[in-house]
Amino acid sequence: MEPRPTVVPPPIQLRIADDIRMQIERGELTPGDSLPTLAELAERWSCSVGSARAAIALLKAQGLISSGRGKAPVVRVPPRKVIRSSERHQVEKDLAARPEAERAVVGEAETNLNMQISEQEFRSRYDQVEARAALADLFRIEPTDLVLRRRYDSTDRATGLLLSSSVSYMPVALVSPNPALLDEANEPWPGGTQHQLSTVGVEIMTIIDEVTARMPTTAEAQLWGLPDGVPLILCRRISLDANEKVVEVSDAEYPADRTELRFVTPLKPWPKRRSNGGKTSGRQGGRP
Amino acid sequence: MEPRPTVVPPPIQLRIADDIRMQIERGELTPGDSLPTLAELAERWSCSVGSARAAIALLKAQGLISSGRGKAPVVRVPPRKVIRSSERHQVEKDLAARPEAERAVVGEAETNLNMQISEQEFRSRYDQVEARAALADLFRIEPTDLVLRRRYDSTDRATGLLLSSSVSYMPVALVSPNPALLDEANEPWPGGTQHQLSTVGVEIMTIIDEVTARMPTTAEAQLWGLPDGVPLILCRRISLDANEKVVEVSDAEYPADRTELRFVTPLKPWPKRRSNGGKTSGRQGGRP
DNA sequence: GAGTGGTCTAGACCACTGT
DNA sequence: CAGTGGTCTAGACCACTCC
Repeated sequence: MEPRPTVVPPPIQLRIADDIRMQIERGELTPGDSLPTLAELAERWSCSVGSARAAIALLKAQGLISSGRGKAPVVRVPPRKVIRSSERHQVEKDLAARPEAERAVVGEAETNLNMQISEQEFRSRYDQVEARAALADLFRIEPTDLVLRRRYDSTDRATGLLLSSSVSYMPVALVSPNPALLDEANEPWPGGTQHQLSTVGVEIMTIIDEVTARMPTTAEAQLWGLPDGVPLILCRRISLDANEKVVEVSDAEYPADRTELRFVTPLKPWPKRRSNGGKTSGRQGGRP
Repeated sequence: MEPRPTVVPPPIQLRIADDIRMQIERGELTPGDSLPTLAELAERWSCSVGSARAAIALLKAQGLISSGRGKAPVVRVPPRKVIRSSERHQVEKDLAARPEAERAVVGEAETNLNMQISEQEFRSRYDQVEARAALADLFRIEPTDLVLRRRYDSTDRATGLLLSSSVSYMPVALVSPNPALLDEANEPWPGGTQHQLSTVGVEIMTIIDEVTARMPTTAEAQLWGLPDGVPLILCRRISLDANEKVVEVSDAEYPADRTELRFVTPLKPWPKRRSNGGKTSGRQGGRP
């Protein structure tokens, strides 16, 4: 009944895994190094090969090592991270107000750094679906109202793996004044979504990014070519106009091992009269 | 040599796991439901118990189910997410410019919603350490220069589990004009970091949040009480003054299943003369 | 071909959950 | 107490890598 603090030694798998993890943290094993083979581990710890394998599996699930048939497990080399910055929001807005010639030049391309555009295969698919509860709520429309769904993804021509993937939703009623917006044949649209919306009189004034993460399913891990133990970062972007009305919602996914999202928040200056350039005012309050 | 497209049936573990995952996605199994026992699965798929267990282990690593000794695995119930919004940055800045009486009231407390303050145990530890390469780079100081390291965490008194955890760094040279800032006994400081910095003449004008995610180590999962298959969200916050000088760096971790980070980006309006309220200008460009 | 890890089996023991 | 999943063992077979 009472939570007995019995001193049970942790399972052998954990002890092995922990030992290896500490070797990595201490730098005795560096990225790229090979680990001992399962048989060696089993002998060194006088346990079965199965237990050694379980230890390795744990480290794989934590994203620390990679392994495959025929060769010893390897300390994973963290890939260089691609930075996706929220400053792009303003850049795209500015671009939308420029003349067409300029917009056409600064194409979509740059959204995917680190790789030649010619090595990527882009796809965009448009269709119209019912808003359903969640989206209807955001757009303040009826659940049965139609939204334009635009799915974008690009894959690496060489490997067939996903490089980026996102879905965007806009109420059909909002964009239908310009029928060109409903046709995927017009992709890639020079100037991007913000310019598209400008053609129906919409100016985006605020963008909200909602970020979380989860593990990929087996299928997702395969599509992205994700090693074990790498989470997916989920980012929902909500665009508002001057009246705080939601005009676009977009969901994007990023592999966490090669992605860093960057958000820049400018702060308003303090009111003028408080110059406060002085040295110190000392401790000014605190617990009563 | 040639990549032979042999049609090998996927391993049993994967077929079982996939079947269960699809049942969850179709709604035939809803959060809280119990799964078949290992023995049942083994019989239904005519495989060994070990393979059934491997399937369950995979689903656990994907964060879809929970299991423990003595009872059948259960479809995981996603916890309600705590929203952490970047709008707090401005709120804290405004607060720092208010008189002390006001600052004292609107204490730190609210940073941890969803729980009485009395149920939490706060800890703050200050020390001074060498900047090392990474931080020295950011602060543009020497690697051997000292930085003030402030570690904050709060734990649930009842369960002993971590509720929040962060570390903050500031160059000692920057804050030392006000010695009160070097002493952890002055925590919690009414008005927070932004007010603390104001006492040495620093006004933060820009905050950059860098977000990524990774799987927790075994120890981290235990500290936070994380179930298997839940990533940690990492957020590094860099604060700049009016000269774009880095004045503070802080690293925070959040359990991904309970956390949503929200970033609000206000956009500058288009130049006046372009009213563009009109209907449509049609398709205006595109691929040459 | 020798050695590797991945899959799978069968069975033992233990810790924990329910009734 | 019976039944459950967690740990661990020992061994078979296969796919793959490297020499």
